[in-house]
Amino acid sequence: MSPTTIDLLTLDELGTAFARAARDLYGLATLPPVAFEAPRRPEFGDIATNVAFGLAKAARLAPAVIAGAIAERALSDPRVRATVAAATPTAGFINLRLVPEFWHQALRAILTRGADYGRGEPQAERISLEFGSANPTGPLVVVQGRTLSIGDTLAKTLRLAGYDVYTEWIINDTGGQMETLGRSVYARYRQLWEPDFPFPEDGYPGDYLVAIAEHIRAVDGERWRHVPEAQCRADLATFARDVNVREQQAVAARFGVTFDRWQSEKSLHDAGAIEAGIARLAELGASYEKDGALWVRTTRSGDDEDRVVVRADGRPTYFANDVAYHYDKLQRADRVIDILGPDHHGYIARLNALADAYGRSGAIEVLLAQQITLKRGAEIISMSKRAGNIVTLEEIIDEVGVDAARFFFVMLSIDQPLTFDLQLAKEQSNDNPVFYVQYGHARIASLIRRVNERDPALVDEARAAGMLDPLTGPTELALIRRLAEFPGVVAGVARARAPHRLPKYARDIAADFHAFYDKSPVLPVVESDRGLATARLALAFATQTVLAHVLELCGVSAPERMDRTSGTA
RNA sequence: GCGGUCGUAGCUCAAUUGGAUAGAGCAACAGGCUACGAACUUGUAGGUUGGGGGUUCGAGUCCCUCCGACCGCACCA
Repeated sequence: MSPTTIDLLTLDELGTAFARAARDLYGLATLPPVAFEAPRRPEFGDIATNVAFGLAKAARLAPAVIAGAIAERALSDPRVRATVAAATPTAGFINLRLVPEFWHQALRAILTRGADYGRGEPQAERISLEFGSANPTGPLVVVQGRTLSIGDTLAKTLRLAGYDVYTEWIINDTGGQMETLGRSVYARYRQLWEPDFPFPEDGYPGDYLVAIAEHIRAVDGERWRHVPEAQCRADLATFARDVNVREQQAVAARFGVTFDRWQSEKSLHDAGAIEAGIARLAELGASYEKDGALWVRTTRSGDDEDRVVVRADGRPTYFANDVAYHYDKLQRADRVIDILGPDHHGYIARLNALADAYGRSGAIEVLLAQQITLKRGAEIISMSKRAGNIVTLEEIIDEVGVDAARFFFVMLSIDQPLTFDLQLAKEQSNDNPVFYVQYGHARIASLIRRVNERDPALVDEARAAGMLDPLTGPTELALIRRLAEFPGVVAGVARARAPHRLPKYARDIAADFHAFYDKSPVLPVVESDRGLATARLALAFATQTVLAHVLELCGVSAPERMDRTSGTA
């Protein structure tokens, strides 16, 4: 073992060294935060920090001057000099080129920690994350595909980052829409015998309710046929709700998403949660009576107008559900995150108002997923539940596959409206980024298989990460650098609630691996340079570990082989 | 009308939250396999970040104002 590896600093220690230098130079009371990021251009160096910019105003000096001074002072430490091959302050940034041994040490850490690599320190914060939620009146549609993908990936990444995350889905099974559902099902049921039986104006169109009506006929026969609607509507609605929820759960599961809790609003009602939440608001002086109704002072938190929670006749409004559910969640979690669809942005103010009222300002965080436009080639598919021409999530899965759909949905930033071209996703399946990434993983698996056939001992040696010094090529070091970003990527995704960075990161890993694969052969050098072959295979192992982990976070499979003929959707 | 979100390469999207010469993929063009899977790789081209003002060392990002797209604006859910 080379003695130089012992003297090297870790990335954290390096950051601390630069922070100390800044503190001492400018008489700061505390250490300034020093974060390293990849420089804009690779020729600038391996890592860079912009710490000088943050100090410029207070020090009344140009960032470039500060950067130069900090770099010089930090380099007076012999351990920093041992780790840093070159420091070049430019335009206020401090660019650092690190010695190859630093990267070998980073690679060794990946191989040692395996699937645990990238895990953050346990955080004290408990997070309730609600997403995907849909009305139990029909099948899941494309927007749920988006929120399910984003929510599941965010949940997994938050857990990896060290948070205690609890995922929830709310079933909207109270109020007028259940009544509408009941009337719609009743009409469909009657139409099985009387095709001219009138369908309600505001009923839910779509063939799925016909299927449910047929289902009821299969179970109950003509039992409801001569029962007045008013007497059986609620039963029919409940039956339809259960069928819909079961199907929603099945599709979500097929999509790779499960929840810690499926919360029925009706059961919240039955358990007295509405009364509890409302009573607490009253205690806190956040509500008042006017015209016989009970209002919540949401305008105090920026809402356009105060909101009614209980009508004059005593029936709770829909907002009462939000009150009950969020009061419940706030008691179970430090932070409540809701991922909502695009038509819910009016709720943000009133949800903030609830957090304020309960003395937990800022504890409710709303992530709004923007709209999705579906296209099939040049044709825009207008999806209107009213018109009944919906494209279900299940149809999208059937058409492009779970992996492609999830990768695509996670890939896009949540607050960007987007266009999803089904035709393109299907036709270009071979050029789809997800296949590119999966191919990278399969290629590594194949490489390991081939080396194992030739020389099983070498595979064991690579896995044990003995001598990594032979890794000196630019593409090799670039790949290690990329893999070493993983803990930072995880922390960043968790902090910024930005899961869309993961697919891009996966693509970057795959691209760096493919370049490495082209440049750094393993099998052909097994006899001529066994040490080099071993070190390269070790790098392939580490790549596989990180790549598989990123794909797992995205809900995408990491295949050992890919079959060209069946690889297309 | 009021409020909100958003306009980035031909197309689909990034830009780590105010930092370096705005980056990727697809599409286009030109190269690379008798070494491990060519579903790969190397390169070229493509931009007044919707328009115009402002704030400061520095703006795609912040403020104002137009233009355009979408979403909300119930004692519906």
